[in-house]
Amino acid sequence: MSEITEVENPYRQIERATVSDAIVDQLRGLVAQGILKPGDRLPSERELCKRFGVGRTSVREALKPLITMGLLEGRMGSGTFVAAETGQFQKSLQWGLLSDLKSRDDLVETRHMLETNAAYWAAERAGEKNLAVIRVTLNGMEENLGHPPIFQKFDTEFHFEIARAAQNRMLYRLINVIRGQIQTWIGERLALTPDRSEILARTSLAQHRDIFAAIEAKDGPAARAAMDRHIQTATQDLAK
Amino acid sequence: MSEITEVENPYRQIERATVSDAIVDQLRGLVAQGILKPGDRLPSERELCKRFGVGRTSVREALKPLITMGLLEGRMGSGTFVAAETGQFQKSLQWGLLSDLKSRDDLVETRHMLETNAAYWAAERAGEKNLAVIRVTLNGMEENLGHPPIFQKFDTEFHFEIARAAQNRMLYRLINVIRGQIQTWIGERLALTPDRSEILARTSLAQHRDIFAAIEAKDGPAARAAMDRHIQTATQDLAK
DNA sequence: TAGGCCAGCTGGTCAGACCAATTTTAGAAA
DNA sequence: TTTCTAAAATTGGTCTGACCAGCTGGCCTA
Repeated sequence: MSEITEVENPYRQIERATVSDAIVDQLRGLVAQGILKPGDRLPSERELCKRFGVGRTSVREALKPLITMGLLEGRMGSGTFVAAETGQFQKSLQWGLLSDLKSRDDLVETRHMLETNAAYWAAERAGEKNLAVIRVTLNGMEENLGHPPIFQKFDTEFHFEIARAAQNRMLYRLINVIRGQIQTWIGERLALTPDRSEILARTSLAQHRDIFAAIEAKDGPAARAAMDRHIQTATQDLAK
Repeated sequence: MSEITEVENPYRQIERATVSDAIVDQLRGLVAQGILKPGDRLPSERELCKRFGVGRTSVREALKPLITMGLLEGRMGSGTFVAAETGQFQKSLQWGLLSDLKSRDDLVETRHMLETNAAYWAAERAGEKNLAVIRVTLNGMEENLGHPPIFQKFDTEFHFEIARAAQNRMLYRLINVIRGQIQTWIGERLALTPDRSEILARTSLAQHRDIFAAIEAKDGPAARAAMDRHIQTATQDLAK
């Protein structure tokens, strides 16, 4: 009976196997299309049940994966919200990439590759706006040579902004994830040797300036080389 | 009032907020530790309820995200299984990386970066076993110059094996995901111009040989350069 | 022995209830 | 009237028990 329709449209979308998966797709689409924006509150679960015409189990089983992956955020007693843009889908990346974080070397190596390339592309593509932000982070570092936590914050921002300036969203996300993981080690390191932290910071700042100079000069290879030196130094410091 | 306890043990592990999240962690751990191997069947949901001492809702809400991410696989009427190694966690990466696949350029660019570096490291680290597998794929390509689908299969294997030879799991995973996405375009491309496909295949094979020669010679920079040329050619072909 | 059928598993869904965190509201105190 | 507080309503989190729809395996028939 339905064969006729199928002939009319042989590529007819197959029916979703499960109800909850169908809901997942719908919700994901709503977020992707911007109908649901970060921070928005979804209708309550009971309300969604009525709208979708399904049981609460199905609604919850659809929400659960989206929450686990970081697209949504459930707040007990308050509601379910679309997660803030920051870190959106970061979790799912972490799940995939860091599921067995057995190898620090892999992480460090991958980071090196990603960031040197980011520096190269940043030099090729950075806009005046990007450069301005990077300048701010440099100043921030300079003014906080003696305050490791704050220094580190500007340090991180510096690298994020370069990743952003590279204008490659995928690269940006990857760097975010890996840097987030490495960040903790850096913190531990600085805490271990507070006396040497200012020396390390000065070296670090000088290298950051080199990187920025190359990017400002739109010299891709030089930026890559400068970033290469910087990360090698940083990695060696961490390894001790 | 709780300050005192916090002082006593500031690093105290916080309690899992929700029951289902705790179960997710446990199951993830079991898989990560290899206690649950790919293909294994989990106890039935009812059984898990008893073992964990929780309701079926919690068990199901824990399984659901793991299934959505591709770590587990639910077969109605049969049971829940640990997904095959292939594609494990691939889904979660795809969710994170390709959630907005707006930019093919990002994908191509990132692929270029990943694969050139993989070639470099493969040259530095490939074992005799890796080289042997790569040889097989080269032979497979040569024998199937006139059979695009089969040729493409060996082509893909060639690149996967190089990624494997690079001995960096994270890099390997990333290449897998991105290549999977690009694969479809390659197929379309070959289908579009079947007459030229053999010419393209010959060029491709020659470049693959160059890459392999450099890897065999343990010449990292040469391998990177050869891969660079290859991907540039391939990208240009795809772009037409 | 070969084939088919049925009972018993399993995951998928639903409904209703209760808990705990949160928000809202209504009332009491100023 | 304004402000503070406590109760009520709302919301996500969990449990229970029930039913459906595939799958499995063994039993029974031909």
